[in-house]
Amino acid sequence: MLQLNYIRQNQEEVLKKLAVKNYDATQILELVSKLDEERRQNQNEMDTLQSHANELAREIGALYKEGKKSEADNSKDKSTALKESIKELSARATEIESELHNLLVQIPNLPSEKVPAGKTAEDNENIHEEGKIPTLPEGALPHWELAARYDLIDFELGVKIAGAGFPVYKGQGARLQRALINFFLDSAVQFGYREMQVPAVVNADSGFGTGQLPDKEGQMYHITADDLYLIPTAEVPLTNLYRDTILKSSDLPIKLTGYTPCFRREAGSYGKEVRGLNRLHQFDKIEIVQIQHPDNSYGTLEDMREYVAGLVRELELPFRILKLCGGDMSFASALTYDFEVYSAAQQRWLEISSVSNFETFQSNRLICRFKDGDGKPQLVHTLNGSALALPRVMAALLENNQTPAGIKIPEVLVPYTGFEIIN
RNA sequence: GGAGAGAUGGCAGAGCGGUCGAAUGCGGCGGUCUUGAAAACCGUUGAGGGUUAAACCUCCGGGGGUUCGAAUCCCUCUCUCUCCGCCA
Repeated sequence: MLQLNYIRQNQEEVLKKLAVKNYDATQILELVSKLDEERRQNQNEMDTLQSHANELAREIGALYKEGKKSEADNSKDKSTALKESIKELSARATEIESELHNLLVQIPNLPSEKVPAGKTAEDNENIHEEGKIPTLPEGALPHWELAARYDLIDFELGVKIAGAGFPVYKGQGARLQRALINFFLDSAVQFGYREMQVPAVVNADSGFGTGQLPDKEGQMYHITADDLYLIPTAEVPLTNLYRDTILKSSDLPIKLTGYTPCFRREAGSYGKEVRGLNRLHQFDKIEIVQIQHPDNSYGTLEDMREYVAGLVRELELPFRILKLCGGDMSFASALTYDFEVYSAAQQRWLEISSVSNFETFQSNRLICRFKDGDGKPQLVHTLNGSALALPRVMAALLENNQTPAGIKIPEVLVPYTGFEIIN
């Protein structure tokens, strides 16, 4: 959510930047500034009346003490009249606040200046490519067939007990999952992220804080009986740990990591693009989150990008990094890097991580601030990234490492799996 | 699920319906002292709106009500805790 004051003082800039996201804010900004104007005027009137009322009440108190009952009664009538007016103004104030809120919540975050223009994923900027795309043996299989051949993942069993998109990992497949989780967590901790274990459900306030609500309500599983949401990513609980918080600048940066299952309804996804592990309703992910001083957040974003690159490198997977164009960026992000690995049997790039700086967009919703000396509290910057999401890593590992002898496990994972090859 | 208690500033914890944005303690910040630190002592220390700056207004879990006046009284919702029951 953008800050009202900022919008008021930088209308032109806001319009121009939102255009990079292909969002025409002309109309909504007009409405916002009109309401904001009314809000301040209304507030002013109300404050003046309230001030009078307070004064009267004090007088009446004093009169009673002196025993001047009739004078006091006289003032009471005046006070009652004031109260009526205040009530009307206050009702209007509530209306304005909520209209204003509803508008502000619809405006996407401003993209950073580094964001390239563009409309679709085609326009993303490929800023880095690394690793050798393997030449697969004759008759190489896509991961879903490998999963069946080696009995690693059972999609049908998942359908039986839950539904499509809820796979069952078996034996060495399950073990490989656990190896990845532990490897990712250990790495993050080694890089100074504090490991957290958080709930897999969140309340509506948390959903609002990171921007899932009200915008993406339909993407989350909603437990209506208790009004809780299954988390679509650990970003939500991890970042919300700092909702309604005032930090000291010396607390920054805060670096958190956590492993959680993630749940996404993925309404409207079908076809071969989503075969196998490509798109699931439940998957595992290790997330890294940082809460940072505004002056340092872009340096931090680069650190996080480097960190994620290091992970993929250690897994020996060919990958590329995309800087997302305005049109392909999420609602809440100011700058996003996507990581994609090459899945050799499917012959396509699969997104395995997304690293973003949200600047103050989330913190303004979370009301997460920091204080520098005796200055006013100011909003922090929040950042997060996947490090990493498991299913597509798994898909690429299986496909790229298939040999006639079996599937080779990357060296870095062997201490975690306890085996070097799946056969 | 049943019964009871509670929700106040970063934390702990007071608060006869007016002088309460709120005692006190801890913590934080600044200072004195010290070679430095600790201790001790002194001072200071919530947030939002509003204003050039003030004035002023709002906020004691959320919402509503009583009253000239509510942190204090009433209603309601939510949440937390304790005990019992069930249970990984």
